[in-house]
Amino acid sequence: MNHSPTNKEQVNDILKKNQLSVTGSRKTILEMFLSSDGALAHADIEKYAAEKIDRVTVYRTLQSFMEKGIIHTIPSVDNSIRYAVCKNDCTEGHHHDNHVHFLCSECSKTICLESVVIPEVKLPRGFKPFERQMIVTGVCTDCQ
Amino acid sequence: MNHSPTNKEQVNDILKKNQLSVTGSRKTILEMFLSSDGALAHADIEKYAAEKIDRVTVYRTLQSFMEKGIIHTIPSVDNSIRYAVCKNDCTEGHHHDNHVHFLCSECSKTICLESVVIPEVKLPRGFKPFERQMIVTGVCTDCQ
DNA sequence: ATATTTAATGCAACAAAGTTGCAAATGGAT
DNA sequence: ATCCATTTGCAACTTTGTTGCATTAAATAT
Repeated sequence: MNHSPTNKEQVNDILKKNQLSVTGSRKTILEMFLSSDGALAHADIEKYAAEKIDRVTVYRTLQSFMEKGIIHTIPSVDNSIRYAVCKNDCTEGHHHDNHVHFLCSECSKTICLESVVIPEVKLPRGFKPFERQMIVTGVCTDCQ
Repeated sequence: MNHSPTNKEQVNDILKKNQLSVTGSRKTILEMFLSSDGALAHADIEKYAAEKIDRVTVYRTLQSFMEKGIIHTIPSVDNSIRYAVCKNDCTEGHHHDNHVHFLCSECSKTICLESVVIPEVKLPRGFKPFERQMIVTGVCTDCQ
């Protein structure tokens, strides 16, 4: 987690660009996402911002970030939703997230591999694809 | 949901093969999986078997089926774990699940596309892949 | 700068999902 | 039929997520 000055500037831009009022909690949470090297679960945010941001606010902030397309969810095999910032052109509503997600089994970080595009697959007759998600589990760069 | 006589026979075999005692709840739940055309969430099982099987028993049954490799989890974007029977050679512990999962946005069923193998992807330097998961969202055969 | 309006926050109370310990019931073996 | 091991159901609990409402803070207009 690295709080560079650039992030603080970005935070304001992103919020305003999405017509969200710039509040303390939103800044804190968005900064977390920008400075994090992996995806974040609700619990991560609560823990980090302990005694600062109410549980309910975290839920509502994540929800509005989702609606605006600032963050996206990453599928998981366990029961925890993880979120990451959208680095592509995610407009409100329609959201493209065509990159592979990597889940490290050592540090259990989830990393967006922006450069790795999910390959297309040929489906059996009658199945009309709309969106595809891919998670690769393994060992990440830091954990080798 | 279609309870063919074949399923009832299979249920016994599968349980015994995995050294699990053949109990009422296990039979009911395993039958559900065999006769279901899609994956099942914990809630589905509870609802279907309402007033028959205790919540806790459902949790524990799913857990032991997982450990034995009888069922596997399917990644999801929302917060619900879904399970499906392993039709491949899933041995205890190590579990291979190399097929694509299809999630219908109409009926929200999750279907194992056993015939569609998840393609390999080339990862950036330093990432060692171990397992991959793929979910395709769209419209299924029944919902066209 | 200050007042006004609008939206976001925190609190409380609740609902849902998942976990744990333990006594009673059931299955498998003798 | 009897015994032992396992499984089940119940109760109590923790964790996670939701909703309504009064308070507070941010954005806009004055």
